[in-house]
Amino acid sequence: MTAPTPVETQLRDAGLKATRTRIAVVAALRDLGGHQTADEVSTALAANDAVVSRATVFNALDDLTRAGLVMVADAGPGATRYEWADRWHHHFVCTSCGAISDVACPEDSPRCVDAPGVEGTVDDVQVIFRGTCSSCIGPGAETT
Amino acid sequence: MTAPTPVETQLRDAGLKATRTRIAVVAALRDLGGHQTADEVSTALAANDAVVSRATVFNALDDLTRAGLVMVADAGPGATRYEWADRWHHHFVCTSCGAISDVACPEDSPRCVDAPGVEGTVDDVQVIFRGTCSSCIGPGAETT
DNA sequence: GCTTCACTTAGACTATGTCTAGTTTAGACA
DNA sequence: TGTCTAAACTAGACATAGTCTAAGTGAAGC
Repeated sequence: MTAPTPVETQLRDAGLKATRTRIAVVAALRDLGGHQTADEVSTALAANDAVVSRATVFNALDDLTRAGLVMVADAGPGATRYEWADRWHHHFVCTSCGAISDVACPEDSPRCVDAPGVEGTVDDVQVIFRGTCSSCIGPGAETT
Repeated sequence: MTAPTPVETQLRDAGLKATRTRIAVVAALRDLGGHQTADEVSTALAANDAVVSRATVFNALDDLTRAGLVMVADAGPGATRYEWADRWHHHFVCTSCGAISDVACPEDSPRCVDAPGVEGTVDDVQVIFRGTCSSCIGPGAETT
């Protein structure tokens, strides 16, 4: 018997079972890095001999998000993108090429921006910066 | 011949034709208020005897967004929500009931939050506050 | 070892958004 | 005012994302 990994501990702390699938999903997101769709996660799992059904991937990502192990990277319409919740940060979306990059959160905290006049409790704040990334501005920029 | 409305002027300024459909879409969003899906806009147009195809609604909303007449209210997965771009603001999403409400932007500007370390140009910043709204906190709260 | 219940599965289903080719129309210009 | 052209609109097929359901599986508590 080996000691539980931090992922297993965090899952149990969130009242969830530390199943093979969930651990594999976290590992896949950590290994892949960046911002992956549910479909990309599913493909990565399959490549690691851990074939899981679509519904299970969605369920697992949803559970892991609530457990704080996975972050949703909102980038507008299209497939929802997930990433390993290493540290709290925001996102920059290039409106030209669609690339998503991380933007460091100065306070590394889900409550980094003040919410004036919100009637309710704020759990976290996601900031999305939209614009044109340096590679699209530079010479040979895509003009889609 | 009547003088062009502000909507018509803004469309032409953006290099777009001021068609009946586009004007009707803006009017529908303004009249409905709040955050509407493409489907809801389509239904509202149909109710006003302005039946348009789904593709046209998506095209029109896309064009109007680029013209600055319509704002996209990102609220995570699900249908994209649009609203009349009255003034720049952010959004509060209740994770319990899914309601979206506007949060005044202190600076009323698309560049209200600093983007530290972004490699590129930032055109606008959208802040999404997530939490529980007052009606879900209070007695008789929904527990969906 | 037994029991319970959360988790997983397959796949049908719904919702959302895109694409294409032909038709219509707004707006420029003579 | 009439004509022309490119942009906009249409219908509907298609693609993709996400949800739902019912039955099977297995982890964890007793």
